[in-house]
Amino acid sequence: MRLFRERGYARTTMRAIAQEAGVAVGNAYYYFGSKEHLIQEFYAGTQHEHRAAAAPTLARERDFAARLAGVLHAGVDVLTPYHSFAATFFKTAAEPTSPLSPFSSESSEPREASIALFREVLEGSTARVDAELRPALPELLWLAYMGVVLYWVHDRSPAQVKTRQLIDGAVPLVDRLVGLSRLRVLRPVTRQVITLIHTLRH
Amino acid sequence: MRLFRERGYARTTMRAIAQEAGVAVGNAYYYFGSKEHLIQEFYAGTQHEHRAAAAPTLARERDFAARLAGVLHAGVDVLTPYHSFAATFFKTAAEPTSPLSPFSSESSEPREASIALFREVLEGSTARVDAELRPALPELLWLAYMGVVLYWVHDRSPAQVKTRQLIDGAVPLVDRLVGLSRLRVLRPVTRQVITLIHTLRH
DNA sequence: CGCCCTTCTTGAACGCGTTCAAATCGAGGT
DNA sequence: ACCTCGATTTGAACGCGTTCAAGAAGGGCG
Repeated sequence: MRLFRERGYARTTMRAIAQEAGVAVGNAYYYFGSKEHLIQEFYAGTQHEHRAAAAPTLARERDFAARLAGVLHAGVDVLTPYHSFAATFFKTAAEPTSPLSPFSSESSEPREASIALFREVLEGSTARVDAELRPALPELLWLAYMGVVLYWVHDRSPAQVKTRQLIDGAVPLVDRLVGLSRLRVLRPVTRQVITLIHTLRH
Repeated sequence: MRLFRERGYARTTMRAIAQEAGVAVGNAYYYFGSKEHLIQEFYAGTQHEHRAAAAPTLARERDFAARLAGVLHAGVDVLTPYHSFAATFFKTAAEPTSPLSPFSSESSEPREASIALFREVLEGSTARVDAELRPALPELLWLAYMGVVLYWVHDRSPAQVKTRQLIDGAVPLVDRLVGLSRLRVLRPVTRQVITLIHTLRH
């Protein structure tokens, strides 16, 4: 039954999944509460793969921008084989009540894991960040990643090359903004961003 | 049949809609290509309402922040009666191939209309904006609005008061960023943002 | 008037995700 | 060997969005 999951991903219906596994439809539901749980497993899998795929870059690079780019590109690398799958996945995740929604309480563990990855980007880097912003930055980076994924899902260019370009364009911008966050002129902005993050949280 | 649409909104199934209107299910499909088209009509309706609800503020205020806050709050005002409906709507809109997706080519007209509203926020205001950023700013403001709507959909606080707080927190931040955009130190940032917007577009 | 065409209406049926009562299987105990 | 219990399996059925062949009604033309 372990193989049940891997084989199912290429299919889109529970009936096809059940048929592929040589069982009845009801049996598929016995092992997985729903199709959504199947997708959830898939999601958790890609999270782990993302961390693994990002590890070489994180071990090698100290520069914040390089680390961030590495992690973002790794994320897209991991997701790419499933692009044809993405629309379905995204639609499911978009349900505000879905445990798959990036913003749901059920997703807090995967979300925290993802945010932790971005925390690692930051902590292993030489970036100098405003002291107040620093704890909030991983979450902001995660939100940026969510934006990238959103774009990726909609990206119809060959091999989602546009998403790659977006990353390559966004990383230097984020890098620069992070660098500027300690600037005296921008301290009120930094403060406001932090306040906003707190609003978002509670 | 004109009333068909209004009555249908409170229901969630085509069967209930058809029953409510005293016709057969197939007949509902005769008049509307799909449930999605029904939702599309609803969406177009809220767009018009948004513009109307924002008009007093736009007529009265010259201050950029006040105008922006007025438009954002008006948007939430218009959507509020439908919050119980929002999850369904949002899930439909999240389908990348859906004509309802804010990012789809089919939605270009409603999107342009919405962006035009934010352009009006800008043009009727006293804000001084970087000359290069100015043409791109309405779209950025629209994206911010999309973020607010995203938050609103997920907001379970009473009367979505959290979303109101988010707006009240975000507006001064946007205002300040817009004001800073002409700063010499930030010109590279401004340039990068504009480049990024172009990446997003093509 | 009859025929043809267009428009509108119907309801059974399709595939989807899901449910659940009934049946089967296997292990342990007497 | 039989019984009990828990685990596993089954497939019909449910509601959902949607489709579509067939039927009904109305209008125009010969």
